Amino acid sequence: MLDDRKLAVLRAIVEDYVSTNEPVGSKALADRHNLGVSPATIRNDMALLEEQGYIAQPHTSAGRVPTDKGYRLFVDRLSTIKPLSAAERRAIETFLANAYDLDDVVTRTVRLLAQLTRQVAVVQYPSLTRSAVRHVELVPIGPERLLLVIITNTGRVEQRTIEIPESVTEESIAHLRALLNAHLDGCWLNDVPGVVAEVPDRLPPDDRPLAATVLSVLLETLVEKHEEKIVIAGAANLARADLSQSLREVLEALEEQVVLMRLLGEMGDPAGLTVRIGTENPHESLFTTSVVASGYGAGDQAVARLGVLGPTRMDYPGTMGAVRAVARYVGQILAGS
Amino acid sequence: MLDDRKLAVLRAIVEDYVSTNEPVGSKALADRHNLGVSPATIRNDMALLEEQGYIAQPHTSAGRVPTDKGYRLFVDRLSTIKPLSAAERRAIETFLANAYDLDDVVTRTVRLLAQLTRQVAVVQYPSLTRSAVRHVELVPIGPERLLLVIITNTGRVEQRTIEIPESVTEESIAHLRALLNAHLDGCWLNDVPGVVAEVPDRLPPDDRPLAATVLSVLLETLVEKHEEKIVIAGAANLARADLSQSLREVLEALEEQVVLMRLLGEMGDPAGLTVRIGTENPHESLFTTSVVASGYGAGDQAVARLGVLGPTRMDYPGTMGAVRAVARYVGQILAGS
DNA sequence: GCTTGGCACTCAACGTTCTTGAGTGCCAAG
DNA sequence: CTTGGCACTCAAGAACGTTGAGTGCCAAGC
Repeated sequence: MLDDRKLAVLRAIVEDYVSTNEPVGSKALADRHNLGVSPATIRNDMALLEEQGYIAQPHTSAGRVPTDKGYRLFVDRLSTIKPLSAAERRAIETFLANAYDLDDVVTRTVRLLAQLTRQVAVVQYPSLTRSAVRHVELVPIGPERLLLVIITNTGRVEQRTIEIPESVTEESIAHLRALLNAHLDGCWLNDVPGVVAEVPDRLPPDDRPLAATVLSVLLETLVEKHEEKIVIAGAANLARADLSQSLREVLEALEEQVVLMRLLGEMGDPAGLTVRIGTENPHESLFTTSVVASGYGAGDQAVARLGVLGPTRMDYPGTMGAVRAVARYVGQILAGS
Repeated sequence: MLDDRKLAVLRAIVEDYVSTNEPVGSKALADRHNLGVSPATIRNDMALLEEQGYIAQPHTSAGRVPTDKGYRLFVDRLSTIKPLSAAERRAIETFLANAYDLDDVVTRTVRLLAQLTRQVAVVQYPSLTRSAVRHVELVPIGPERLLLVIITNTGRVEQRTIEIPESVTEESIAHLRALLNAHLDGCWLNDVPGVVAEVPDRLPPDDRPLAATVLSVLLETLVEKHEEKIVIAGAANLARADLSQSLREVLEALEEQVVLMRLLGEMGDPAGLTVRIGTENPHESLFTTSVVASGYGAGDQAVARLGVLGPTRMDYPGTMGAVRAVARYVGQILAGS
């Protein structure tokens, strides 16, 4: 159906359009890529590619522009992920290696990605469920308030305040703290609900109401309130890439946590690279944008996702290379801490 | 120099220009505001206002537009801060009251401000220096790693990982933890350096290297690494207000922590409202924008700042009202926790 | 049967010209 | 000091023509 030359033409169109941002015509193609055939032949091929929906003309007597379907074919079959240069790799390494904190790792990662790809970067915090409890702390911060702090082995720290009756003694709190740590230390977050259920029985009856309150908040924090945090950077890059849709719509979409979650969350292969092009996106405001995302995490299991968002007219091979490289390095950093 | 009528004309020009975004002419002014004089008279006044630099014409045969100096006069002498409607107050209250976390308070505040003012909101985390230590925790999270968690009375939680020699025992850590808490509990952050200096002397000599490491990180975290966190929201609102300068520059400036810090940090009156108009801003990219900011904090002492940024052509009375109201409510929330 | 040069055709982009009308400054009269 | 009158200016928009990149089709060539 599509012989090699037609695929080569499609590839050339995508590459030229991405770099010039202007519809590409048959003559320009023949000049810039040595396809070994004349413009007239290319025109015939282009007519066919258009008929099949891979490219389109903005108007008669203009050059061709790839469609979402065209980009899809390009990404799937016509391009190879471009590895980063040695210099870029080194830059990533040193930039990330100096992070001293989970927060810091995430912040640096998102900035790095934005700078590297010159697009909007999105990084999700490592998810809670795949990690284990390292420590639970209860700190009184006032007569009727308790601060619950949960520390996980991925270095994440969760905190919540809890309202308690004034009558609760320091002792009761210490008791509960010790018991919680004894039971939960090293416990996978998935298993926490089961383990925690037994705790109240081991306490003197007077302390059980307190335990119930604390445990419910704890469960809420770890399990239900799964509200994964997501950070973005490089929004300014959107302004450069003039999207056909109003920039505002895209910015608005990016400010909604829910949209961001779906953006990263619903991508297919959890470990490898996923690319979502134009109308493949879950939200209408993002129909003129593409997303390149990847899972990342300590060791080999993916614990969260990161990626970049840009105009559908983006440098896929380069972007995919950058995203993949950053995901790997962040994984290494996380595994090391 | 400027009689009452001329001031009234300036006020009318600012109001009209803000609401229409078009240069305002003498006839339109006479129609919409009943100033009791004819367009010709207004023209004379306008000529004078222009001569003094309060207004300008984009080109001959166009209406007048306020200059930065004009806005300044308007803000200082011609406008009164517009209080929020009862409904708006209630909305703020309920929206903020449901926050369960310092993070949550800040996040909700910044979103609220952005929505209320339809502009870009900026909120600085409550500063460390004005708060007191509530608790210090040391948690081993691996053979050669320690997690230092500092909890303050404003509910802020700081964390850092520390590399330690493998030889350190659980006991030494427990010792140090106890000592730190004994000395630092309730200690104002300003006083921490002095207090902390005495700690090593009270430990057995073997534990002093560990103590030194931990203390240096602790000091760094609290004092030197003053890196206040700032969050922003409502960047999409910038796209609506068409700034004469490229939107991109402004977005870029807003992504730089340093610029944001200066934006809020260098404002005059720490407690009250501050307005910075156009070229009064510290960064060239923000010369077409204005900032309305206020200090906020638990009780009466300001611990941090918040504000909004928008085009110089903004509704100052309304924005100032919203910023003031939000600052007050956040203060109440913080004082209550 | 594919490829190619030739050729007529299309149409967005751009430049030119003209018109319109909001807005101004100035002046002389009230 | 205020006001109506008046000539003047100039951005914005409409109308029109020109240009040129790009197309589709066809008949000739390999």
